[in-house]
Amino acid sequence: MTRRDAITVKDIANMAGVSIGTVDRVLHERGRVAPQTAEKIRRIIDETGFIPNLHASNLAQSRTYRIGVLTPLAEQDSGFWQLPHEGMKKAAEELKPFNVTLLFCCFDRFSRTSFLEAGQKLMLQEPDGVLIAPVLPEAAEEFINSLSEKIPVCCFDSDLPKSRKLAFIGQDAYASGKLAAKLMKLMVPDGKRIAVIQAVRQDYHIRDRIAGFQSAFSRDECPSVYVEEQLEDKPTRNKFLLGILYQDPEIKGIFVSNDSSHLIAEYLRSSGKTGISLIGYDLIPENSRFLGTGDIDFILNQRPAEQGYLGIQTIFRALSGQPAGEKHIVMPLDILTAENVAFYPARHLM
Amino acid sequence: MTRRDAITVKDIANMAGVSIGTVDRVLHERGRVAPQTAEKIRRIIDETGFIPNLHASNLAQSRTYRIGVLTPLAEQDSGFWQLPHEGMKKAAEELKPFNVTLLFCCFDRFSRTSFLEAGQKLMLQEPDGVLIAPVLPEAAEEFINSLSEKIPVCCFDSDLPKSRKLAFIGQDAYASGKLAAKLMKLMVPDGKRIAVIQAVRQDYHIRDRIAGFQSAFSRDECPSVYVEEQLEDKPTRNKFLLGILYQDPEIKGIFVSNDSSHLIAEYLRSSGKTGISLIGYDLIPENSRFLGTGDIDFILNQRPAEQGYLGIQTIFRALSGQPAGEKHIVMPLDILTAENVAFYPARHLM
DNA sequence: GTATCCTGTGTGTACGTTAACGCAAATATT
DNA sequence: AATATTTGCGTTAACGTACACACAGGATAC
Repeated sequence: MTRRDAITVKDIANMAGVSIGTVDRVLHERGRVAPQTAEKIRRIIDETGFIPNLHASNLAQSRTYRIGVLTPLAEQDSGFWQLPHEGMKKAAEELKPFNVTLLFCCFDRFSRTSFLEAGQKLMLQEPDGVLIAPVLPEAAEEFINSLSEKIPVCCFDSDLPKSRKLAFIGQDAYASGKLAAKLMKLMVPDGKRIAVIQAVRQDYHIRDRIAGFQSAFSRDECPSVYVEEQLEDKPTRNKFLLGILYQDPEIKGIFVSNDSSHLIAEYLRSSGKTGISLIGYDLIPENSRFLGTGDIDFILNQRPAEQGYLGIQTIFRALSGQPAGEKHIVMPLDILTAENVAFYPARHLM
Repeated sequence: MTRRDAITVKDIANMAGVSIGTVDRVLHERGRVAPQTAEKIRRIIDETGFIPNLHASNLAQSRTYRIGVLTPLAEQDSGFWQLPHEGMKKAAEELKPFNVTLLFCCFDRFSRTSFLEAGQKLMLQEPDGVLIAPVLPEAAEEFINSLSEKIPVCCFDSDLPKSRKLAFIGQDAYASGKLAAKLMKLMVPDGKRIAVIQAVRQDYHIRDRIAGFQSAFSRDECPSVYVEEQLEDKPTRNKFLLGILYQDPEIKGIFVSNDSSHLIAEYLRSSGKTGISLIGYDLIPENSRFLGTGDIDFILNQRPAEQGYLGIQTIFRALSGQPAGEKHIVMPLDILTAENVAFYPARHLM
């Protein structure tokens, strides 16, 4: 509770035999300082380990930070995108003293036009940084390239390896598939069959999940992949699943490579099929429910709320001149099941 | 990047027709304000939703926060206590602009005297708040009671239900036991036997874990509990485990109710026993290693680093006058296995 | 040779809050 | 009744940084 006595610009100025104005100009690289003077000041700053007082700086500047967010519409993917949004809002809440404002711009994840429109709309609001879920890789890449170099960009959920960016925040999709395979093998007796369901075609990390899953099996027992992009449509879904299970009655495990496992669970339950183990992704409310009832055995979670939270924090750090962290922030692969799902509330960010 | 125009004490003062000094006195309940005036100011603050500028406040005060930390010695429990320490340091790092200093005081977890000594030593340094791991419940309770009411206290790891405290940060031990049972049942064939190992006698949450584990079994298949407090000692350990496995060769699963599973894994490996599934607690380096080699099947993690992090944050929030959060901060029950352990670095706090 | 521009530097005010201090008026003490 | 204390309120100097402005001296232009 006592006073502290940290070093200040004034101290630096005294040591260098100049005024605080000159030190300030060096600190902010605003020019108008003689090269030798600047060098001397920089040396002293280095030696003393001087760090400008955050509060004084903020008080004097009272600048605002506008961070743009580009994600699919909140209601798409069974409401999945609400989860990262929650995390972003929490970050914004914590950063309130720093005047951080979020500019949410959502797009239809199946429409390139919609994405580009959202991007344009966002840029009209002049964001200082952008956080983006590049589910439409090419369009997102194009968008990032069109941005000024000064605007920091962060990707989350899926990566954009070739684009300029501060960091990618997400899970290791391949490893998550391997993990799913391990759990599946625990549940499905030897000799029985396993099916993989792919509900999205283009997404890279969906493919990685499937590749990881299959990598855990030998060639002759490798599970088949069934693709159906219209799972949301009930008649289509029923026909699709009936077809799979009729064709191969030995299937005792289903791996769903995205958030749609609740749709499969609902089918299995309503059609009275039992004894089929089910593993899926993403703790959206519907999946959470079916975990509780035991219709889904495991859900792998990629901490979407945390991804959103970290995305905002990372961009803020860059904007406020703090040193950049890692280029790839890897999310743990959380295993969710009936017995622990209650302890993973969406808002649990820490 | 524009200026903002938040409401200030000056605005409040103008609206109330008083000076900023009076408003400040009301804000800090420093007295010397006429009751009606104070009431009026409070009303206006409420109506306008005024929040004092954090930075200005901090700049003017530049106070320091000293937070005391009481935990067992870092090297005890196979180095477990280093993990919460890491989290605390990370929190301190983030709170550096607020002049937060940590005062670590460690004690021997088996010695009441040692604990009381550590407590006294801590109090000599006049901490503003205390974070404590009450592994010695009675002594800890006594210590907390001896503290001034003004000093906020937080418990983590295990709880102290009867003591005054800001919050308890920890997992639901009973639920974690149930979860372990579910995983164990997946691995151990029906009809085979399971053993429970208890390495610590006094700790409440160890008992809860065991109770939770047993609750998942019917009376006649309920696993037996074997107690041995000297597991660290190799000859004792070997004799103990040999005894168990000799006496009951049908044991195909072992549930270790604390961080000692690596000791069991080492025995099983060195004695050539295979086909015995192993579940334990806490991601200390040794356990992490045996997870990787497949000698331990699952580790349940209680996010110790995060507990430390949240403990410091919680106390800081109280000290800096921010509203208190929940009384019980529940940690998720993370399931760790060979396939995902790499993504749970100790420092992964978010 | 004067007018204009640039360079390098110092000065001063603002940011919003805190808390010490000052000073009347009201109240208590003797 | 005189003196001491308390109450209620205003004033003001920090806290450390940012940045606009002032200003002297040198370079450049005409």
